[in-house]
Amino acid sequence: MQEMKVTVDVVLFTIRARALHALLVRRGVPPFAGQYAIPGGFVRREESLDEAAKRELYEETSVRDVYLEQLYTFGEPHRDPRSRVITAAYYALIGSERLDLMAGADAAEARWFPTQELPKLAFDHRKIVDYALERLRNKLEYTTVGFQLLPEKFTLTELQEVYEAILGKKLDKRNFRRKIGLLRILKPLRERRETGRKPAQLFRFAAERFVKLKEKGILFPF
Amino acid sequence: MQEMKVTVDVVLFTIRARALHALLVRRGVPPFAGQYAIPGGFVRREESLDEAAKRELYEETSVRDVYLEQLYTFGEPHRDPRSRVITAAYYALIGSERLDLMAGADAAEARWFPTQELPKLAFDHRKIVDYALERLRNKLEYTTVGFQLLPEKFTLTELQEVYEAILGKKLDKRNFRRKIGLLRILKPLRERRETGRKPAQLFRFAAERFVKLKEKGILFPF
DNA sequence: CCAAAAGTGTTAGGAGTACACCCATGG
DNA sequence: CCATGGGTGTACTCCTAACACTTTTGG
Repeated sequence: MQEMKVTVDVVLFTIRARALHALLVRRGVPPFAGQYAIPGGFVRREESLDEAAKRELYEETSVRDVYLEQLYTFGEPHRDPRSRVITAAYYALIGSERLDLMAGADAAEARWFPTQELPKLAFDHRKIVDYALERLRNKLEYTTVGFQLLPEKFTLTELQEVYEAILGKKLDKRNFRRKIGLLRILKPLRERRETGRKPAQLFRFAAERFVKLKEKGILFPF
Repeated sequence: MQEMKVTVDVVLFTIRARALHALLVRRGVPPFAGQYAIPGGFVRREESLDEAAKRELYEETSVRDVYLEQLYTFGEPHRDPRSRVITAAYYALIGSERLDLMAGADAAEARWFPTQELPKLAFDHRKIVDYALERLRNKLEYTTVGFQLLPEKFTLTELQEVYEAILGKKLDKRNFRRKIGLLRILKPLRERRETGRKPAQLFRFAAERFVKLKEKGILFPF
């Protein structure tokens, strides 16, 4: 019944250059000094775990209002060599258009790494990132988390690229569009993206409709 | 960075009389004295969260070797009126044939309640049970957790009753049997259950095959 | 011979997958 | 007029869901 230290750690994902990236910060102090770790810190006495995760993310990346979800709680006795630390791990998603918000970041050495090329991580953080990747891949197929990685306005090709980056495989363009269309969760805008070539139709996520879909058990079958 | 109390709480499920039941213990001391709660207790310094969950379950129900899975971690600042307590919630499944093991239970006032008729629960335990029910329903459809609620040898009707109890709806007998058959995860035994009427074929779960199925992404489509 | 649960196939509709060409634009 | 990415439809297969009767046994 002894008390223990409790932290939250957050795996922040985004899409850059058509690849899924995770944000890592370089540790300045032992243990694991010089190694990369996922952002996180101690839970305060008067805040919930969710609040702590939001606060830590804001303090270390100056990012707010992201999709945030609790992942799993890791509590092996010696996962931190200094003392017993229980960590509630979270993952978060941010649209690539909001990356510039990172400018004022507190943590001097924060960097995006492609999830395919992660460096050696401190503590058991590799396990946490792997778990987050697995959860993200699963949730992509039956929820709308994918939209959290896009700006408010996006093209169908951009949406497909999010799915391809996370699932790690090419999808058929026509099948992808038909299935998304059947879900009726996208609202076409009166705008097009001027991109050098043929302009592409822009859409936004129409979340209102999704509630009804969930009740009917209609999902994302990729 | 202050330290906090950390507990594990476990929702133990079983099937009785074709209905899903949860095990609750009556609290003898304040707060919430006299009310029912789910079994749980403090995590010790040198044990992992999983180990703590197994130990608490054993101490309060004298049950071992059950299916056990971490659910979610609840950490609202005032969920325990006495002090800050973080709880890693688990759920566990036990086959109905092992209920007699409960005889030597430590907790004097442990009782099974149908999940449809739960009493008022202490702390935020109602939220925990609801979350466990949701997880169980979801996992039933794409994993083999359902078998954990059955004895080693069971009939197809018994298996179907597990699915019906948890999903809360009747399933078509022929469709159910065809789908289970296609998965090829059941081994028919050279035994039948003599049950007064026409004897039913007994099966056991052939877990070996399931590994391969998971790799292929073949699931339980009910 | 009656009651009770076990066991068994077919059909129609919907979803998934594979696949190739034309279109609009800027340079 | 060419290069680039945007946009579109069909055919086949497979899974799902709906549906009713016969069999075996004990009493």
